[in-house]
Order: sequence, then C-alpha cells, then structure tokens
Amino acid sequence: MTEQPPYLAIAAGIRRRIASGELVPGDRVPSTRAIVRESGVAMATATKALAALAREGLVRAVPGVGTVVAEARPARAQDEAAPLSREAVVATAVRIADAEGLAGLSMRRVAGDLGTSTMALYRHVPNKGELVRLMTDVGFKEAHPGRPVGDWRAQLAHAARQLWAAYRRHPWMARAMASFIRPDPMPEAMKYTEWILRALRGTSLGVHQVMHAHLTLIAFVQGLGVAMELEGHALQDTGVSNDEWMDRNGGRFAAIVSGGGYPVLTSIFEHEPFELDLDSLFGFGLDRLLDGIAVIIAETSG
Amino acid sequence: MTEQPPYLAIAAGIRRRIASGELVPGDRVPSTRAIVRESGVAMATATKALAALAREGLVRAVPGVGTVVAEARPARAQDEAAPLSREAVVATAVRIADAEGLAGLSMRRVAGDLGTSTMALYRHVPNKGELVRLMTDVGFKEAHPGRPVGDWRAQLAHAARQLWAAYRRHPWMARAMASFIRPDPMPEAMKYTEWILRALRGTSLGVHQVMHAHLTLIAFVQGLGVAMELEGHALQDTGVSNDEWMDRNGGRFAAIVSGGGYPVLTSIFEHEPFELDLDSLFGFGLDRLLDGIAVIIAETSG
DNA sequence: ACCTGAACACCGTTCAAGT
DNA sequence: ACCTGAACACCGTTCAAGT
Repeated sequence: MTEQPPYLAIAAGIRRRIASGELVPGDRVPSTRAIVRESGVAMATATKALAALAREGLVRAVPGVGTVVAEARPARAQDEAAPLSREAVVATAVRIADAEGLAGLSMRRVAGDLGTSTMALYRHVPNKGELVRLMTDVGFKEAHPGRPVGDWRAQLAHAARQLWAAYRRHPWMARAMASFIRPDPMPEAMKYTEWILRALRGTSLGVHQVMHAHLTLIAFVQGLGVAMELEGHALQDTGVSNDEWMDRNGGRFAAIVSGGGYPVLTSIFEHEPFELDLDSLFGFGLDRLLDGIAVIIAETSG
Repeated sequence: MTEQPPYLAIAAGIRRRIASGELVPGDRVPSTRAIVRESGVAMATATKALAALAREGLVRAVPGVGTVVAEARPARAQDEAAPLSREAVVATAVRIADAEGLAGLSMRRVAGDLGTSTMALYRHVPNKGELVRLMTDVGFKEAHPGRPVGDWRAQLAHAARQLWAAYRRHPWMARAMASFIRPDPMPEAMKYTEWILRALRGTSLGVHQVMHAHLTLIAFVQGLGVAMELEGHALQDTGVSNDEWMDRNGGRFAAIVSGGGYPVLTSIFEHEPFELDLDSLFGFGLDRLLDGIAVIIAETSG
C-alpha cells in the first residue's frame, strides 16, 4: 500500500469490514471522533474517510444516529444484468480512480464493483497497464476542444483549459499517462493532438516548432497534474488543505528554516504562508507560455 | 509488477536464478539470442536486460564465451563491514532506481544489495514513502546551481538546466516527487527554491508572481520528466528508441491514422516520423517560458 | 541496542478446471 | 464460449522473538 493517503487506508479498512459481513446494512460505522481516537489521525482525515465511503454509496449519514452501512445498492443488480464489456470495465475503473486515486485501483476492486470474478476482466482488457491506458483515453475524449474559435492563441488557451479541466476531474491522469512524447497510440489522445497542431498550422512556425510548442504545453499541464494528484482531493475541499499541510509539515518546515540560510523563503512564509491555488498557477503558466510562443511567432513572421 | 518494462522482467528472472544458487559464478547466463527465442522479445530488449545485470556487477561478458555470472562482489564485503546508515540505505536505493526505475525498487531489494535483512532498513527510514522522499532530496542536492552568475534570465536558465540534468540522471525523480506545490519540507529542495526566488527578487515582479514563475518552471521540467521516465533508458541509448517505438506501435498508429480524420498528424508522420529528442524539447520550452516571463517583467517595470 | 523471521494482508497474472 | 478458484511470485509492514 505504498503512498496511500491515510484517509484512504481508513476507508479501505471500513470497506473491508462491510465486505466481510462484520458490518451489515443499518449498523453504525465508527464515528469521526472514534476514528480520531483509534487511529490517531486529524479530524479532517476521519471526515474525508467517511465522505469517500458515502460517495461510493457504501454508507450514509443518518441525522441523530450517525453514519450507517447503506443497503446493498440496486445499481449492482443492473450491473449484473448487463453483460460485461470493455466500456463497463473502463468506466468502473475510472470511477474508482476518481474517488480513490490510482493507489486504490486494483483488478480485484474493479471486479468487486462489477460483481464478477477478477479473472473475467481479462476477457475484456489484456492487463492492468492497458486498462490504465484506456482510462487516459477517456480523459482525452473529455478534453476535446470542439469546434475551433478565434486565432491560434485563443484556440491553444481553450484546448489547454479543456485538458486541465479533465486533469482536475481525473487527478490520476498525470501519473497514468506514461509518455506524451512517444505515446501509445490512442484515438482520442491523437484527436486532441491533431486539433492543436491544426490550430498552430496557420502561423509562421515550422513543423518542428509546432510540435515543440504543443509538447511544451502538454508538459506544463502534465507537471501541474502530477503535483495535483496526491493533494487533489484535499485541494478540492476548499480551505482545508492549507491548514492540514501546516498541521503536518509546519513544524518540520519551521525547523529547517530556523537553521538559517533561507531568508527569501522565510520572508515569504511570514507574509503569506503558501497561499497558492493550482488554478491560478495554471492560468499564470499558460499566459507565460502563450506569450513566449507569441514572441517566436512574431520573430519568424518578421 | 505493474508497468515494469520487459527487459527488467527478464533481468529480474535471471537475477533470481543467481540469487537462488541455480546459476553460480562462472556459469553462462542465457545469451541474447536465447532470450529472444525463449521470451519472444526483440533483440534490443534482450541486450538491455543483460546490460542492466552487467551494470549491477552481477554478470560480465567474456569474449568468446558469452555472458557469465560474476564472482561475488568484493564491494559487498565492504558494505557488510560498514555499519548500516540512513545515507547507505538512501544511496543504495538511488542506485537501484537509477538502474531499474521505481518499479524495481523494493525494500527487500535494497536490503539484499546491502546484505542485511529487510527489517533492518526500518531502523533507518520509517517507511518506503520517506525513503523515496529522501532520494528526491539527493537529486535536488545535485541540482543546486552554485554561485549565481548573470542576470535573472541567465540564472533561471542555469537553474532549470541543472534540475533537468538531475532528472536525466535520475529518471525516477519526476514520479517520486509527489508535490512541488505543497512539498514535504526537504532541506535540499528548499535550498534550490531559495536560490530561484533570490534570482527573481531583483526584478519588478511581486512575491506572488515570483512564486508563480518558479513553480511554472518546475511544473514544466516535472512534466517532461514524467514523459522521460518510462522511456528513459531507451532514449539514452542513442537511436534505438525511435526504431523500437515504431516496431511496437507503428502498426497500431498507422491503423488509427488510416481511418482518416488525422490529416496534420499524417502529413507530419510521413515527413519525419517523430524525430524528437527530449533535450531539444526542453531547450525550446525553457526559452518560451523565459520569453514569457520577460514579457511580464517588461510590463510590470514599464 | 540492534537485528531477524514469520506472518498478515495485500498485489497482477497464469493456468487448469468448471459450466 | 465464457467464467471461476486456486496458486504463484511478488509487495510493505507489524510484531514477537532472538542475540
């Protein structure tokens, strides 16, 4: 269980107790306070663990009682009726990864959610690696920018925002996508690339520069995406993350800084401690890159 | 063994046969031709598997005979004599990850290379996650830009190149570094950040813009680094990778493209199929970003 | 004080056996 | 034709036991 955030480990523990039948529908699961006491985690972590289970439909909050195990989902019966298909496998895997990250995605888990045996999946995908690749292509399908509007700059900005939005919805995408330089050919990712190359084609840039510009943009979004993944859920719950980060790392940070030799960091930290959000960072970087591309377009056409 | 490249799986198989005593020093290990025959992989893959083992010192090529199991390394005796330390654990882990990627890094493997029990490692690092973090800090130490020379632009370019060089030496860094936005405080990474912030401090940019510019650069390098990781070793062996990619994916790519709807990709592909290298892509993106930063510096100081 | 081995609860995937 | 369960070769980490 490498790198799994604590709240997922706690959620997994409760999920296991439900799956084993130790907890049946209607039973109360441990309260956030009980989790804090037993696992020694912060309140926010316990809350997130229960929220993750609620999102899955495994538990629900009953006012005045607490959080209880939900009735077996009727959705499952439908899943069982429908024949297993590649699309169903990929869609289920995407749903799991959205909720719990790539660390929570296992073949056994996908099979469990679909109500089949693990091995039945291998009838529809050759292996886990290919399943993950198919998942990223779903993300690229969502990122497709649609009908082109405006000049090259407007088009590139729009396409980058679309991709960034897909990464935000699917924070695992950055890590799942192995290489965008020499990618495994995937139809939707290729459609996205085609769209961007077409947007730059009317400019004065050569083929090589067009390709470089495209890949530079992707690299930037990809880099931000990697940063987002682990803290993805935390950051989406507004506000929490900064405090949580301080709780966990503030002391350590202060200890290193207090040793001296970090005057600039110290002064920034004292003024406004890490008030950063990924969306404005994305916007800043995108503008810088587009400005930079505009500079060579102006140079080459001059 | 998710996502492990084929050549590492083959290398691991042979390593296991040596560790178990099935193959003893002086014995011939399977030739590249034998591996091709038995595993059905390309010649390049078999060659890389043996090269990886040779790099570890486990086998050596004997002209006229073939590749044989090497004598137990004298280095090992020295390792055993030296008391286990955090530095030794981290250095060994870095060596393994450099040679075989993060997929090849396991606590059991590190312990094996150091000649201790797996559990002895936990005396020096609390868990694998922390070990990986300590590894990335080693990378940042190597990336430190030294004494500042030139204006902000020269300094930023130098620092980015230093970081990129560290990523090239340690292709696992991009994936190992969870978040550079709200990072785990690590002394060397913080020194690197301090250096960059200081370089931008003399400009007209505000604190927020300085931080954004820094993180945009990191995100770009990080994104390129992720792309490099899986194909890292392939790309460093000059020339091989393009052909290998074509062998594996050319057909699939052609199949998708031939369906129509990708005119720009098709024309690029026909002219010069994916002649890209990461270093020139890095250079292009860096220049674009610096141009873009220069634009707002000019704007804000005007 | 330091190290160890067995055990636990997981992985992805192979393979022979079932319906 | 489709699905299954047992098994294999791995993981990271806990814990009681050794020196």
